[in-house]
Amino acid sequence: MTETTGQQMSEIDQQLAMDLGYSGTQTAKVVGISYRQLDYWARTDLIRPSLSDASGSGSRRRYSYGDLLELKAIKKLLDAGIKLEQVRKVFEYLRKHVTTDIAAAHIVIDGGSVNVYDGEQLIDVLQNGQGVLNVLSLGGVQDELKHDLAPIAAAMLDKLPRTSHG
Amino acid sequence: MTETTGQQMSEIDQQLAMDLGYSGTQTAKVVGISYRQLDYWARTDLIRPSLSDASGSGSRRRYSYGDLLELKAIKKLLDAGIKLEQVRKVFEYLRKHVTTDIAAAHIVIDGGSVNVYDGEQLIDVLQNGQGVLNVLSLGGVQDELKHDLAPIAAAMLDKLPRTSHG
DNA sequence: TCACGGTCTCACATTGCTGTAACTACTTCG
DNA sequence: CGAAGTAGTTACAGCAATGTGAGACCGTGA
Repeated sequence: MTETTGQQMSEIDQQLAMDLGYSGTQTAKVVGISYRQLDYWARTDLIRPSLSDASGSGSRRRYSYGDLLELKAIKKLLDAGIKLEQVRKVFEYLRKHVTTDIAAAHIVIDGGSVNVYDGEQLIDVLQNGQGVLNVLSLGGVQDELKHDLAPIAAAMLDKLPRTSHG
Repeated sequence: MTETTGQQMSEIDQQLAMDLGYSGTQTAKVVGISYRQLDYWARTDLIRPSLSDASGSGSRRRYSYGDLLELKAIKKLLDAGIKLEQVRKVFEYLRKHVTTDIAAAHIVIDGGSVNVYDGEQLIDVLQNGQGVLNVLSLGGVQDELKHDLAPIAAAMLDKLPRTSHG
C-alpha cells in the first residue's frame, strides 16, 4: 500500500519524523488501538502525549517516540490479559524509576512491586517464550490453603455430634 | 503458627472435613473473597461447587477441596492484576488438560496459550520471586515498533515540501 | 411454626471503553 | 483576508463486564 518503489527511510528521515512527533490518529494506528481508546487513556492520565498535550477543542496532541514505546508496552500487557488498573500502577512506578537501557531490560511485575531486569535467569526464560509471561506457583497456593483452612476445619468439627479430638 | 496446644487436626479429621465439603460462606472466608463474589462466579460459570450446585433458592452449594484450590489460584491471578476474562480462559483450559501433580506444577500463561510446567528454568525463577510474575520484553516491543513505524513515517515525509528522498 | 443459614433477584455503581455530533484550529484556495 | 475542507478534540450517551447491597424467598432443624 504505502511502499511505492524506492521509498527507503534514511536514518535522518527517521530522526526527522521522530522530532515532529505523531498525531493522535497516527499514534493509534501505529500502536494498534482505537483513537477513542488513546483519547480515553490520555483523559484518564494513563499516558499523555509528551510533546504537546491537548488544550481545549481543536488543539493537537503530539506523541513522542518514547510515548509510542510506552503505548506499545501497555498494549502488550493488556493483550496478555492484565488489567488496565494494574498497568496504570506499573507505568506510574516506571516513570519515577527511570529506565535508560530499555532495549536490554525486562519489566517484572511481582504482585505489588515492579522491577526492571536484564539478569541471566529472566533472560533465559524470555528467550524460550517471547513476550509476556504470567507464572503462578500452585505449590505455594496449596500451602497457603492448608494454613488458612486449619482453623475453619477445626471449628467445623467442634459442631459435629461426637468430638473425638478433645 | 497454627499449632496451638491441644487443637491439632489429625489427617483423618482433615479428610473428614474435605469429604463434607464447604459451604458458600465458609469457602468465601477461606479464599478471602466476598460471598457475593463467590456467588457471582458460580452464576457466571467461572467456578461452580463440584460437590453440590445450587438448585433453586434455599438449596446449598458444597465446594470441594479441589474447588478451594482453584478459587485460591483464581484469587492469586486477580490480585496480580490479571483480568477476570483471562482467568476464565485459563481455567477453562486447565479443566480439560487435567493437572495431576498440582503441588509441583506451575501455570505459565503466554499470551493466548496456557501451559503447566515443572521444568528447571521456571522453577529457578519462581524460587527468586514467589507467586505470580508478569514478564515483558521491551526489546521485542521496540523492534515491533520500528517495523510498524516505517510505512507511517514514509507517508508523512511524502507530504513534506521538499522531497529529497525520491 | 419459627428462626436461621443460605440462595436468588433486582437495582445500582464503577470501569473501560465506543459512537456520534459539535466544536475548534490549521490549511489551502481564491 | 476570508471561506471551505480536513483533522483533531471534546461532550455526551450508551454498552458490557464485574461487582455490591438489600431484601425476598426457601428448606431444615428445634
